[in-house]
Amino acid sequence: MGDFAPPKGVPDYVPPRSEALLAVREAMTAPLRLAGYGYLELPVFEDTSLFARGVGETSDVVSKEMFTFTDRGNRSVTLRPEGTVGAVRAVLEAGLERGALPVKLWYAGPMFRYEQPQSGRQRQFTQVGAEAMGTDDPLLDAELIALADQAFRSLGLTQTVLHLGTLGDPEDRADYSERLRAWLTPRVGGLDEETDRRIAKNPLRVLDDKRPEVRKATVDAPLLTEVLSGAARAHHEAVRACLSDLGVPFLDDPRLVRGLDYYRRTTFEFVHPLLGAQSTIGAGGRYDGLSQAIGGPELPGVGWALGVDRTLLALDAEGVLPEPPARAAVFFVPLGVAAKARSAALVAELRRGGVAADLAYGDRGMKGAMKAADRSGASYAVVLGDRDLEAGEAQLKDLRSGEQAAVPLTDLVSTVKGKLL
RNA sequence: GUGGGUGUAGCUCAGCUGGCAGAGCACCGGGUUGUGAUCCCGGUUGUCGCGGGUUCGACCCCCGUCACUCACCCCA
Repeated sequence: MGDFAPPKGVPDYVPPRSEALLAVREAMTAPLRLAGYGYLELPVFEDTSLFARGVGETSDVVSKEMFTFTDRGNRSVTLRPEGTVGAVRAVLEAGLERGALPVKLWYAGPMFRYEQPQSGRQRQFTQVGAEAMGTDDPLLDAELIALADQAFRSLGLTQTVLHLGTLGDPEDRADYSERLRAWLTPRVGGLDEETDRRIAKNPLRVLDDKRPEVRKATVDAPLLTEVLSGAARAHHEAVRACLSDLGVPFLDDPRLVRGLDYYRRTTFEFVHPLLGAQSTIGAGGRYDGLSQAIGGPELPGVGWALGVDRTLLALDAEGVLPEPPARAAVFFVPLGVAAKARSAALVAELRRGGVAADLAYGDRGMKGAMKAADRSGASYAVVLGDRDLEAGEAQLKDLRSGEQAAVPLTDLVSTVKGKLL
């Protein structure tokens, strides 16, 4: 073992789990397509400076978690650690912000962060993302949240909790940071180097510390909502009202902090209580300043990313993993060389007609071939031996009831189709 | 980056005080010369993570190392 293992923190998904992963992706993207979101295919790596400027130099993601390397042309490139920055860049590149607004887009694919792997955290992981740009209408914030909520519900998850918060406008945040810094310094200052650095650079992050002693020391910390400007407050209240109108339950979380620097105003997180340390299965927020941060025009936006791998873990935890799909609807059991050739032809014809069909390979005996039929999940088996070929018929067996009847070979395809379609 | 735990068959794991390498599942075949999912019988799969040490003898004890895993941190 080890000789053929993938790199650290990079998972393989093989059947049947890979089928469940695909089902999760499908469930996440289906609501988006119904809501008019267009598909975005993005590069998996970009110029390093794009992420540095977009995500923020002070964020942990940029400062210590990026897969960065130099290409043969001596350019510094980075495997994308998230999708929003690339999505905004692509929109600006194509000039979509000059067209019909809002621009609503979705994407899906692997993201990369150089972290220590643990449950729910891998170096390569898959996200489905959605972004809406070009308006700061709070209804759009609510719509996106509702679409994520719908995705999780459609998968059968019932225990997911939506946390909703706001980071205010930049002035609110600066104002609040100042206050919080003053409040934190006498209480948790000097605890350790990392905490001191955070108090200095981004005091909001201290509120996210999970260590019990820090938790305890900060329960009474002042809240950002206390200093919210009129406009930001109105936006937040509008989002809350829209969510209620849409029937999406949420939990007000005034301490909700985001790790990426571009967030402002609305922030939210879908948390699953059964997951352990990495329990956020989806998160997002508004990023009205991001476009300008990467050199673009003013362009408000809101979006989210859902963790496909983590959602799969949540399905495990709630015991609602989808059944793997049957690999075939009809399974052929050929006995003899001539019967095998004929079976292969019939299988091909059925497949052309949209029927999932397969057959027993490798000259297996009757018993083994029937076993393979059973395991394929097929509803019907077709037994075809040289004896049947001479009679011009095949034995069609209903694998659930066990009933079996002879069907003329000329009618076999239409008979099978009639039973299945 | 820091700390704890675990490495034995394809998978899940047992292996006593240091004394022949095991079970269940899975897979293949047979019982039924042409019928699965149940049952019975048989069979295949091992560098006990790797390297060294102690010992008459090491899966077991010691040292090192690698991998995996959980947690901190961070985040989807």
